[in-house]
Amino acid sequence: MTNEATKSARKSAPKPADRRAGARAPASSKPKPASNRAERAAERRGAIIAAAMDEFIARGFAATRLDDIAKRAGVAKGTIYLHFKDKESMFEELIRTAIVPLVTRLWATPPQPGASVRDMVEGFAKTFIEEVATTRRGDLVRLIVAEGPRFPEVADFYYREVVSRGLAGMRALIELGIARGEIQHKNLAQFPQIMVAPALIAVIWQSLFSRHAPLDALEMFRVHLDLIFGERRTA
Amino acid sequence: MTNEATKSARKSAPKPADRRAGARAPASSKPKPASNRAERAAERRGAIIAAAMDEFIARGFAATRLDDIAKRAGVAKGTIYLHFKDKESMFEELIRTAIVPLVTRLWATPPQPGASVRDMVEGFAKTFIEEVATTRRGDLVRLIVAEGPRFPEVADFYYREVVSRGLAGMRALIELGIARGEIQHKNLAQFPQIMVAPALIAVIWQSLFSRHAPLDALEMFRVHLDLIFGERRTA
DNA sequence: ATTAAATGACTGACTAGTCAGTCATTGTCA
DNA sequence: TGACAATGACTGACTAGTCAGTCATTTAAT
Repeated sequence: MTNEATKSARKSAPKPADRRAGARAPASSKPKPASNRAERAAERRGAIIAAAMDEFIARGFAATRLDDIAKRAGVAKGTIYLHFKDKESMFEELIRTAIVPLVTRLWATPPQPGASVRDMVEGFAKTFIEEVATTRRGDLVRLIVAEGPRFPEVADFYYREVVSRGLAGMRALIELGIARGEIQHKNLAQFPQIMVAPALIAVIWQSLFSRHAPLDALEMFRVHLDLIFGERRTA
Repeated sequence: MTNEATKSARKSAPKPADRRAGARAPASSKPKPASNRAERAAERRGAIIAAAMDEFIARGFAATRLDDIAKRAGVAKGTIYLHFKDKESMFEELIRTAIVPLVTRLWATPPQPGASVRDMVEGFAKTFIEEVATTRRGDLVRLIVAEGPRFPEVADFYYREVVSRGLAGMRALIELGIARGEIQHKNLAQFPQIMVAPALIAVIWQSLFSRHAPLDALEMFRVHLDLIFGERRTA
């Protein structure tokens, strides 16, 4: 076997010294030393999730190496397997745990009773563009689009938790707008996707083409809203 | 335990060799019409491209195996390397050669002089939805969205050849519509993306969610056009 | 016969997942 | 309180593959 040669060559300086106490004391960048065992474990789990997130977004599922995730998380590879069954279920769980706060954040818009439907939708879009489209969360959406077909469970989850609910909410808003006379196009309630379409365009544009041509996503969305609600007073 | 997606895919063993070649040879019941050297080579190259297309779409770049492409193309693995430098440049060239006819096909709309701008856009959308969104070409678009960030050259090419030209053409059409009085919203010319947005939504929906909820993309697009051009006479 | 095209067994670099061992923390008893 | 045992989180070398790319050999067109 060539293992012997490879083995020794692979890692020449393991530097076993600063494992536990060593790693804890000098790492004052962490606000929490956390000498409690369970706390530290949870902290590590969080570090793994964050690292995995970055790696998966940057490389996609198949091209991501667990060694890299471990390195980025500051953890040994074996530790990953204390928290996740395997690479695939780590990916799925990752998406799930990332989606929930994203959706929560998005639906946490203060439902001002006096506001017009247009203002509500615009506020929503503003939040989405600022908090999702122009941040790493947007890459998460792109990641789901990219890997969805190969991870039906992820696509299902995303449909149930985000798409289905989001469209239902948007439909309700559209119907409110129609009832109030703000929206003339009654057929729009059949396709809430139309309301959301420019937001998704913004996400994709951001990842792929913003280098070539920056896109003012919010202004684009406002023009889109003009189509639906009619021209603004203040242009 | 290995990756489930990879594994299940691995099972589907393509049968005898001339799967693709047979499909390519147009007007003959003969499996092997070409005895000319250059012709056969070109045929093989085409088979490799078609097979690679299918595999890359189904699995993404990193998870696709050259062995599978070779098997599907009815060719030995070494043959691939007679036509392409390596996996990566094969992918890039593949996208390039697939995009060109796709764009050509799309811009080959007969520019009827008497038609309204709305009819032109609608005809365009109809072609797009029938020929791209609901076919394998749509998956190609999704593939570019998925792999674009990891293949800047592909993203660049796509921007130059498709996005940039497409938006310019669409902008011209919008300006024509404004000049003719068909379109009231002058700001729309700033964001031709809005015009196209539902078409992209349709492509993504098709790949990810059509199992859960089918989407009548053409009707959606018509409703979208109602927003831009005003309500249709015949609802 | 000559030579380009095609083949597929082979190589070696790479990686998901394992597991025997380590050691900081926690629990227990005197 | 101090000593010692039990725990289990953590480690990383290791195994068992996988797969891109090569090349000596075979096939077949000219």
